[in-house]
Amino acid sequence: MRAGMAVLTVDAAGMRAQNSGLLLNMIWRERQISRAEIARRTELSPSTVSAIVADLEQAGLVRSIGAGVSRGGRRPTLIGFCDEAFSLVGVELGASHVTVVLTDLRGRVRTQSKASHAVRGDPEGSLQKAKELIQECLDAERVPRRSVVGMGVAVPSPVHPASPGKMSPLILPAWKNVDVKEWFETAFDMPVFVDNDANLGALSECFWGAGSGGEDLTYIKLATGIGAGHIIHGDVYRGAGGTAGEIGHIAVDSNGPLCVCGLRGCLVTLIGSTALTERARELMGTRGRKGPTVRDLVEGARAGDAAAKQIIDGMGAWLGIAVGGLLNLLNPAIVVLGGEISSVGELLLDPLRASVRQRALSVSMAETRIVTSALGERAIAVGAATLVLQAALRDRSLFPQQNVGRTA
Amino acid sequence: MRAGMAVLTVDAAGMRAQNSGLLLNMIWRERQISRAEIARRTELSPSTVSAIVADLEQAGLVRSIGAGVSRGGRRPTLIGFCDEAFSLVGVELGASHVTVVLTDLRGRVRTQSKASHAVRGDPEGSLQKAKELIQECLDAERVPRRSVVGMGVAVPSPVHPASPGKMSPLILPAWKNVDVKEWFETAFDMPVFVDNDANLGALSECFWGAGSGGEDLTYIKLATGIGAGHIIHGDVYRGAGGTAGEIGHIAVDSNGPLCVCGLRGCLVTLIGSTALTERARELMGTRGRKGPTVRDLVEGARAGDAAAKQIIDGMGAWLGIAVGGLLNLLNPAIVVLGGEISSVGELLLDPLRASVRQRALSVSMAETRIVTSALGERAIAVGAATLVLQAALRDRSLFPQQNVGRTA
DNA sequence: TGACTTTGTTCTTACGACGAAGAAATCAAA
DNA sequence: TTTGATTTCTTCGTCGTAAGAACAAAGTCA
Repeated sequence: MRAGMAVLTVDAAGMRAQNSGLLLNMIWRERQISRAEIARRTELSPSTVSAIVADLEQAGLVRSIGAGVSRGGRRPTLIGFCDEAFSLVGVELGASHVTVVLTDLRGRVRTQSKASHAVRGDPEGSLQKAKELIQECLDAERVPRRSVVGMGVAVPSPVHPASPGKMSPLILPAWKNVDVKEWFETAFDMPVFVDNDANLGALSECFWGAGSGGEDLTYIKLATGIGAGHIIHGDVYRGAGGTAGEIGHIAVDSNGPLCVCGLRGCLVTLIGSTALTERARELMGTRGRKGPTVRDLVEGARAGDAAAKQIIDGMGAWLGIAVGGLLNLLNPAIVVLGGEISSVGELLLDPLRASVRQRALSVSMAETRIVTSALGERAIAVGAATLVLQAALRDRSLFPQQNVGRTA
Repeated sequence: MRAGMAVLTVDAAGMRAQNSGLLLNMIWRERQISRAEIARRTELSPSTVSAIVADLEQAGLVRSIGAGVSRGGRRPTLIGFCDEAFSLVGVELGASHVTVVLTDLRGRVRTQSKASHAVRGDPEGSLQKAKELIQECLDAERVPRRSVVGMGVAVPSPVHPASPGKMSPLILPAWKNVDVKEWFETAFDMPVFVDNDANLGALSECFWGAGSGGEDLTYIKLATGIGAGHIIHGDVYRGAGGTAGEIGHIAVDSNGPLCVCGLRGCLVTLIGSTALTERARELMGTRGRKGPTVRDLVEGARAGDAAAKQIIDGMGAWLGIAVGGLLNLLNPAIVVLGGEISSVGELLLDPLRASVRQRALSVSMAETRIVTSALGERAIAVGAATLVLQAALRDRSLFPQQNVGRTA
């Protein structure tokens, strides 16, 4: 057993790296803070703080942003993070679409582009499409390559920690021989990070959404598939084989319909988008030729349509079984529901909470907030970009060197 | 969101602390290793390694243990960890007994003592009993107080990270006003660490049992109560409110019997010791006045008793529902079953695995080993001691100073 | 106005890791 | 046995980083 040796050895340079990384994170988090305040909080000496801040300023990562309020003496110089200094690329390969965002270092989307594409069956086409969209985004903002930190890619498959670019051959057989990480690294010559879509939704929520400020959260993506992502101690938790959070195939109804995975009564067969729209067609009738969509369901429920509400209620009840187990097993601080259907908000949360209450210890429930996402449909693509940000905030050297001293 | 600032600032002294901690861990793990080999693996310079090893030797933590085999030149001096230099106290407060062990730094039990006691309802008496047993152990080995690193205490209740000495008032109401950590610290004047019993079982398995070598594992304690403990990245994971792993009250049968917790069909009402022995009485008849015990059940099953096997089969089936959910949610590398009943081994594992297979994705199953514990009934008390070891291996200063240079 | 605070910089000092050089121990081949 | 190469480990001087003291600058408050 390794008794906590994640830490590597340190020499003088490593010492500086560690301290400057710490300062960079603090400045990023606080948005504005004085050298004196940094010194107080970190217990670093004022001289050291000054030296490191000068370093970071030189690298174009932080800058002075005027004077703060006096505490009875000279007014402090506030230091702020250069949110705009670099860009991040986020790519979402969904089941039926490709979304690309270009964000700054504060998760704000500068440009986005999206296209429908049958991703599951067509790896080469999907990747090519993604490449076009990315180039489009980069061109639109005239972003020079050297100001891009890297690229995050969300994929609709578990990702094994040992081979971060490969999909699961069981879930996406057509992608068997493709290495997404390598492909994009070759295509764009920048660091590429790949992870599962629900994991990146969770990261997104942890940085920019309901979980910001915390370190432990579970995100549940409600869409064609049902998947969850865990953030534990501020990090995506992937499990031994990368399949942590694959809750779509938890069997919640032993008499339920047969699933493609071979089991019976899987969550996804009961509350996946397909099941929901199918049920909506039964209860709400067809709308035009194609039958009701998830959007119709959301709008119906909001408008007070009884059938729609009934479907959402049922969904909450089923989902509650899985969430109840989740609370007892993991006791996360926050559970965030994402995916289009989650926009019904309380209409889903109410029956869900009721169902959970029947299945989870009151102790676990008391510590857990269950909420819906407020980040919208770009959440996962932004989460992909965030994966790059997280890596760079930990390892400053990922930020490209700005040869000229100009800050952006 | 905190982007990985668990690390504190470093100065020259901190640099030394970090590197020497790393070396201490490496020596502990490897059991014997030369300075040269350490330098190669850590990429520290030979001179630094020598200096640090001298430090550790001075502190009585490591020592030379002869020469190793030559690699074509001077033979290396092997350095080994002083397993016997210090002692650890481990206390298990069970539902109906108190167990105390005194171990060395390799998890070997030097002395143990155990007493039956109704812990749930009698805090003061239990603590007093524990104190006597601890004193007994210390006296038996003539262990001087200064060679004891600290004390770990396992309690049959979730422990909230914010108040590590307090029990959950919902589960152990009689212990409402007791702070276990404070009580023992006052009684023995040494560092005290408190955690939930299943969490410590997990730690025990991670260090000394099925999980040794790995960093991610889930332990399930099958006894009067059913609880799980997770080790994630080598650390006990407690969740937001300390109730992670409280799987006893996962509702697996909506038509099941009513549980004290107010829910219906909780795991504990179906496979807790009470339920098992009750069912054994029905199927196997009474043995003497008191009816069959868990031990009878184990022996019966091993001897081929059909009724006993049937009960174990049923247990595996129910447990599989929870474990299936666990695999999909967390995808641990190993699941270890502990508690007396787990000694039936394959007789329980077979039906369990079959049940899990019906509920978990084959992907998750493929990466997870499900096994029974081999550590025996002292596992949890030893885990409590291990909690102290883990802390000390991370923070060398927890090892008491040995004023005189004598190594043990 | 003047005493006191707070901020931030400069310069010296201390500490720990590194690297070169060397001593000791061993192997291998002549 | 001798000689040279190799490996291990220590010694000593150098360098980089953080700490600390002293100081200058910019405020506050009475």
